[in-house]
Amino acid sequence: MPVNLRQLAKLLEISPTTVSRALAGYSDVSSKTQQRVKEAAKKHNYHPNPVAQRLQKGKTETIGIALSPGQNYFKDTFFLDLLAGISVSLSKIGYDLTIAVAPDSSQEIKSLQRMVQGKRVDGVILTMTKAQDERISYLLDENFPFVLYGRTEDPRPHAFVDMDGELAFREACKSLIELGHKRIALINGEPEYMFPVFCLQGYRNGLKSGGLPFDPELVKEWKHQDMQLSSFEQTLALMKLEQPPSAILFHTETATGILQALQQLNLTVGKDVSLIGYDDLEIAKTNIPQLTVMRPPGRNAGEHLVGLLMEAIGGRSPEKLHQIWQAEMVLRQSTSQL
Amino acid sequence: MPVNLRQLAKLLEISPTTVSRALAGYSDVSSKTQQRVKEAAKKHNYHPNPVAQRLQKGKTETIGIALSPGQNYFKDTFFLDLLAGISVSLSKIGYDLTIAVAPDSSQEIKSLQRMVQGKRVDGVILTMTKAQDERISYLLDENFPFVLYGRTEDPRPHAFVDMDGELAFREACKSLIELGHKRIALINGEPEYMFPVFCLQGYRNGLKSGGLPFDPELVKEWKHQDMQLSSFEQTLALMKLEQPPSAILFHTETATGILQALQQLNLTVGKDVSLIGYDDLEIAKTNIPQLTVMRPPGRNAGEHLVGLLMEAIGGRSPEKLHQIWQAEMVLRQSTSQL
DNA sequence: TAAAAGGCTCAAAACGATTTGGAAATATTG
DNA sequence: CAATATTTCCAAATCGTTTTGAGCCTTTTA
Repeated sequence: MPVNLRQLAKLLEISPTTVSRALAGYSDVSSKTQQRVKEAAKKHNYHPNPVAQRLQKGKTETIGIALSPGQNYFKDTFFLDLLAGISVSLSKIGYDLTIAVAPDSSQEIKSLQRMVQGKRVDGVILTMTKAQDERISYLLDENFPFVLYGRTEDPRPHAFVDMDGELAFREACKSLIELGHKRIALINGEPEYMFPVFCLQGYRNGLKSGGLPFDPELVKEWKHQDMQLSSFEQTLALMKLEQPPSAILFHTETATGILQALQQLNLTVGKDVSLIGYDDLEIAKTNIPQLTVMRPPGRNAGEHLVGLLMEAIGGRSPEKLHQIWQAEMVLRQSTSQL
Repeated sequence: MPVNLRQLAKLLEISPTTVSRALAGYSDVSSKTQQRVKEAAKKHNYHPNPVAQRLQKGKTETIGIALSPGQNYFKDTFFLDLLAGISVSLSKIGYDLTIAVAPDSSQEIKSLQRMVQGKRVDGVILTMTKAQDERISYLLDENFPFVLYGRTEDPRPHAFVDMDGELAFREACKSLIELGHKRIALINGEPEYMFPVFCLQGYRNGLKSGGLPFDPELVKEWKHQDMQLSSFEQTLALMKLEQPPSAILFHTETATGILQALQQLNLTVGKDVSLIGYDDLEIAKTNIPQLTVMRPPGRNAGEHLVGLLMEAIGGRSPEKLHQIWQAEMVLRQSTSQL
């Protein structure tokens, strides 16, 4: 049933070469022949076999994305949106997306190697980047094309797209100071990952520019393992301090835990405690009261990642393959004058 | 740098045939030669090129999973767990997983066709199945191997894994009746999808076996589009009925919306209203009070999907490739005697 | 009108593996 | 020892494309 190139050529009484070139639209095939070939292809439902094309072209026309199940990507629809953007952009240029999920984080490197050494993909997309990230060192060592969604401390040039967490938390902090808050807390992610590192920086810079001291007591971290539970506990701990904060900066992913803690303590959000989250997830809009947040741009990150990766694969030097995006504040009801 | 079969053969002064067969462990290669070849392969970091293997074998050794971003897969870590299971099981047998996300649900069929007609995959996994599902009819028409995570109304035999939603909701309903509840509501998903259809059935059967009448007023549906918001509104609507329910059955994914609605009405969960959710998501454990739920078995669905799909690809008749899994009740604090 | 220039087309050689069908060397049997 | 069986290896074909390098007609140019 599935016709191949040779058979199609035989049907048309023409050489396979010409069929191939006609389909590819080469100018040295007469337009009459092109027409004829294209019609026949459609009629016989001919689709070139991608595997054969890949072998001949020496490219897999596939890119890989490496995940690890230990990590909580899956808050809200964020990650599916990302995946969708990547997949759609790739299919536009005839590429496939293969995903490799490591059974646990210790195997991350192995599942990456399977793709890279095994020549299963032409390039790789990495998310949830760490400050020290062995996946990234591996790819750099191998000189294999990749792009990060996030940043890392490795100084060797490489492509990435990231949010400006420093700016977002600095701005959020400043706006709370303008509202008169003096004790501002931060409930942050694990500093093993790069993003929380920037967020902490922004927080500290915000405090400094507002003339407030940095108090380590006011910075708490949740575990990726059990996000909600640990943010719940950290919030309780914060509010039981001798001098509890009047405002909290946090990552909206952990909203459930934080809100529950405040509720349990009978503290009213937006009155007793001001809240600013990073990222405009659904809960920020459905919660009562709605949450003030820093909203990253709606631009499709997937599309940009694919764009940069293709340039990297094309051999473009990665020095310039950088994008850092800024969030803007969305004022809702969880913040108020002190 | 990357060595291929011919080069390795030349290095060993042996034919490519023998190298290939040695690596594959054929018995007509002396064990001494096998040893020598395998060592050399390791030493020179030889990995057979999967693209070439696929061409020769006439298989892509790849399976596809089709997604649509309009759908809310991404509650809790459920979907990543599924993907992880699939990916890991596949890599064990040397297969790749490619995912195709359609830009919107109207394009679902196209992105499926790209995989199927384009011979990009050997088989397909489908989730979020509908009662009438054009993706499924397409695959059946094309006689292309696939497995469903969920069910459909198409009577032609096919492989699937599914939860027993009927049983779960029937049992949940019965247990509420035993607690003395007379007005039990159901906040269900859209009946376009197959799972909610079974849930409704179970609910009705539960009522019937407990001798309670079925009151259509007590059944509400949320939209997949804005789950939390619509379940929030449906809960409000329910509780404002002349005879409001004293208990609600729901899908735990929508817990946030429902809990918020109850809170706004100053109703205490587990006292004023009893709640049983389907699925044991994180929120069921972190919420105060903790939620009584129906918990599906922790078995790795991904692994089973892959197993069934491989049988289907192998040509095994799909009549027997079925699995229906049962949930069990986890009693917590959101249910009480009326 | 001969030479040069274009236009079209194709045969053959890749791409990197596996499989088929022998063949040579060795071992076993009668 | 001849005949037969067993081991161990390999040359060549194959999977379905694309690309290379020529070749044959026409047409244009000098």
